Amino acid sequence: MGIINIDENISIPKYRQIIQSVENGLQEGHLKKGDKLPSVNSIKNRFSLSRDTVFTAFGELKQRGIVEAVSGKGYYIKSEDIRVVKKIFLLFDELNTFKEDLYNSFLNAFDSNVQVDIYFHHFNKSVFEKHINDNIGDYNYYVIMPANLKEATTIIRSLPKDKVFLLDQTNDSLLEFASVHQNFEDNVFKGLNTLKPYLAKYDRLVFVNPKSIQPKGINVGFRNFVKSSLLKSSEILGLEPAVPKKGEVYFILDDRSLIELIKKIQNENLIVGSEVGIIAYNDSLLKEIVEGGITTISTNFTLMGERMAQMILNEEMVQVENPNEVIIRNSL
Amino acid sequence: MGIINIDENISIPKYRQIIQSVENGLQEGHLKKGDKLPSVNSIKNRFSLSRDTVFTAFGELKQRGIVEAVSGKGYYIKSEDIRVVKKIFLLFDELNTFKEDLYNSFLNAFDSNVQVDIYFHHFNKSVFEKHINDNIGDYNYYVIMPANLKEATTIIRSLPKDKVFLLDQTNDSLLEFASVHQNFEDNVFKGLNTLKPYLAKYDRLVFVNPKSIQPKGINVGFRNFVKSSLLKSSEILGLEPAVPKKGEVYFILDDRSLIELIKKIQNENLIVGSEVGIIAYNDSLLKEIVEGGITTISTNFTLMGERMAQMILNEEMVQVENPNEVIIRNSL
DNA sequence: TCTAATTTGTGCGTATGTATG
DNA sequence: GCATACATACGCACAAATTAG
Repeated sequence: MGIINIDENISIPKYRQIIQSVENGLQEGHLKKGDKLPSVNSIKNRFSLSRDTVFTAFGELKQRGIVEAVSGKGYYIKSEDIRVVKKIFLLFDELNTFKEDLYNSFLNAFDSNVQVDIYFHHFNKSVFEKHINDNIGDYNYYVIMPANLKEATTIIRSLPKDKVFLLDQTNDSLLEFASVHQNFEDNVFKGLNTLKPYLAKYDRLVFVNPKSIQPKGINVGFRNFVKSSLLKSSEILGLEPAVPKKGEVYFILDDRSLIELIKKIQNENLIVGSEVGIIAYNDSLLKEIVEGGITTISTNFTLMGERMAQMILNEEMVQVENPNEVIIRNSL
Repeated sequence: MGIINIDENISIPKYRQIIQSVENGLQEGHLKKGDKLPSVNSIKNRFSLSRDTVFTAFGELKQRGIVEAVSGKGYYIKSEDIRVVKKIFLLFDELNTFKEDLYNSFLNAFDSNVQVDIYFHHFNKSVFEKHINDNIGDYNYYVIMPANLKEATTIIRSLPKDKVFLLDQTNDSLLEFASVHQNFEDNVFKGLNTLKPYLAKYDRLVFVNPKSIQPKGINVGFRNFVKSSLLKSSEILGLEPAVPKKGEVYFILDDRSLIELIKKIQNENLIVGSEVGIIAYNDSLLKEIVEGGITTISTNFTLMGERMAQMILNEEMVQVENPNEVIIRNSL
């Protein structure tokens, strides 16, 4: 396989394919400054093109300063410094507050010749599949939140493995792909263990888990902790029927439920941090000050975005657990 | 029998038959992503049609994202998913908390055969321009946040006027386009006026306006109110140097600054709602409960999304001011 | 030094296809 | 239905620089 490569049948114009071939050669180091490119005629003959087609391509490369033409001799690489816009495909599950830090820190890690396009699958298998299928071959890197979609693995396998990076969640069938993910089970288990001394004053741990779309590792971690700690516990799907009672400590996942819970606690004239406890998953702005601060078990989303960007820039194909933090505040 | 098939005698319009032919080809697997369609001219000649007839068909397929037009080459299959019948281009300024309600309520108003693609311009003119130029002709509707970009008007004018809907902000040079927008000047002025009785106990109104990217109507509204109310006031760009003092009431725009302010107030051992007042722009979850509730002047983003969706579904080309709300809570 | 082969550079014509009005 | 513009691709002719025999 030579430097130049052309496929007759695809939608990309031939002269563009020649340009891309040279760009690729430079990016992968096969071409260096001073190297001679194949002659116009040889390219023309090899791929049965018109001379003009090759000239259009070399002309653009010349105009961009990448290539230098020496009359009677040939074309030579003049500069290895090419400005190719890299495109990144970013597939999120849903838009919510946590994504803000993650997205912004990811974006800020790149300079202006990187283009990031964002898509959302809303935990819907066919939307997930469509976004991926429609964009195969259009991007340099694919950053994907598989969430807890069962069919994710087979769909993702249709992408080039060395261009795929998983975000936030991964699972046993996705181990072949690079990732920056949370270890939910471990985070919850260890997080709750860290908080164990603070839990002594409460006599029941209540887990509010409203959405089936939450990573199941959270449930597993919670149950493991309960088993090992011998604490009395219960799990509820929603808060509507619940009435907070003295001695209860709540482990809660989303902000909407948190607000509901706090309102209910206020209605019952109970005091957060002494009579009723709160532990929230995922740190966010509001937890810093609500009720004097809410204790959180949380991954650092800013770090997650930065680490992912770094992995892409260095093409590190590894699985990384994103660091987890327990922030102890007034609510326990 | 080729891919395209037309029967002169049946009642289905010819351009529809072309579309159906492609849909059939995809459904039966004869057509795959990347395949080239017969050229417009060849179809025209083979079935003695007008070029326009073929264009109408290919144009619809292009807007639905099924087909991609490559200038000088031909039409190629881009997506095998024929369920999508309408595509909406959604250009936001930045991803933040407020966009969550707006985006979700907008999305929920459509059924599953409508595809909404979201883009962000980050208040950057060239990013704004690129997203629009790259997607001309690819969508049925264009929903755009022009924010306060001066050059927005000329860029948007390259889109078909009857397919453009502006979101959140508009201005005098954009009056030709349909919109659901805030009247920032009015909202702030009237909002502060509504709150006037509560301001009597404070002796200075402090406006914290950290970002130059904020709509300037907010500043104008604030200044007009100050002029008419004869209140003592000051404007600061950031909170860092500020030390809250008894008798001050703060008008604050973003959540990050709000949290900072509350921490400073707590440091000074001042009581929110009596010694120091807070008014925030834009209501959000955290304002419901922080410090017993923060008074807000805010538009209803859920309504904004619903109204925009409704305008698109009915193709109402009108300018609508989104309703504004003043929510009085403990902080005044 | 001459010559033939190779290569870039330039100009013009033609065909096909998309894009716009 | 028609006209016009623009992009891609191919073919041919001729000029000028370089290199090798």
